[in-house]
Amino acid sequence: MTATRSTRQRDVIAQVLGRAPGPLAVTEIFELAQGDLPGLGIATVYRTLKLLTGQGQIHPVTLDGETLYEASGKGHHHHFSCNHCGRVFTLHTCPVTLPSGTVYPGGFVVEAHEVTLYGQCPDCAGSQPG
Amino acid sequence: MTATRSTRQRDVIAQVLGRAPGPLAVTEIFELAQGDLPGLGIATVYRTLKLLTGQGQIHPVTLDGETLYEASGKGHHHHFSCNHCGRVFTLHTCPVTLPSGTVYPGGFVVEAHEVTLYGQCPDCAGSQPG
DNA sequence: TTATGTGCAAAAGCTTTGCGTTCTA
DNA sequence: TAGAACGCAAAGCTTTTGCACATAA
Repeated sequence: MTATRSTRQRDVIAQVLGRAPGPLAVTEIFELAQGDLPGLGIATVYRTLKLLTGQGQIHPVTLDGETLYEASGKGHHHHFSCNHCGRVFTLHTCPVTLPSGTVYPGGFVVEAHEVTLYGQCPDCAGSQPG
Repeated sequence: MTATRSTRQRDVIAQVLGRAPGPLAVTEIFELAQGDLPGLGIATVYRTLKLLTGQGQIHPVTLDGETLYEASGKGHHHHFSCNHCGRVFTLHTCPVTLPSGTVYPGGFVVEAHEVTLYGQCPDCAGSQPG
């Protein structure tokens, strides 16, 4: 079978995602991880992201055409993308109630949902009102 | 200034998007448009999609890591992605009520929202129940 | 006519893969 | 010490750009 080893690279990448306030782009993960582990290669980042995704430890989120990654196991949540600074935040409240099995008009059986809100994050809303 | 001409290529691409039941991938647009206009080049498709997007006639939707395009002006709507056949449909009902200006816990000012539902489309729900 | 738009092919980005070396277990 | 994982560089894709020719106005 396939043995999966624990390496410094994997730990660092998992930690970077674990302490992020929201999903991160591959480039961001790469740069942050290099801060903890100079010499890290981008190929390792891609390989590790794929591995961790396969293991369910993290998962991809596509926003505005970019693929971001975030740690799993943070419960049901959604995202807020700031139209001003571009940062993406994790929201722990959910604006919809759609139990699995809900049947939508037209006969669409809902199993899951994804919501993204766009607007001004607290920082941007405070500094440039109006 | 910049004059924008009407060409057969642009008409065909706009028509393809206009009659689609949901957003399409660049490759799909390319193939469908070639059916109407053999010889069409992929570069023209990309250029036209960018042009139409800039004009607001169409807009990109990113789903499952892929960038799809759909015609604008179809009113407020969302998408349903079938977990079985992979097709994406347009839904004309909205499961959330978030007037622009709604302030979310944490101080996030909501200006817009995007919802994607995942599950079984009518065709797939009917043919393989359980 | 003229300069916008097109197709082709080269270039540019991003992601994956091959391979010799390093390091976990 | 065996083979999983790494870093580097080459290869693959998708998207963009350069250019000469075609075409809308």
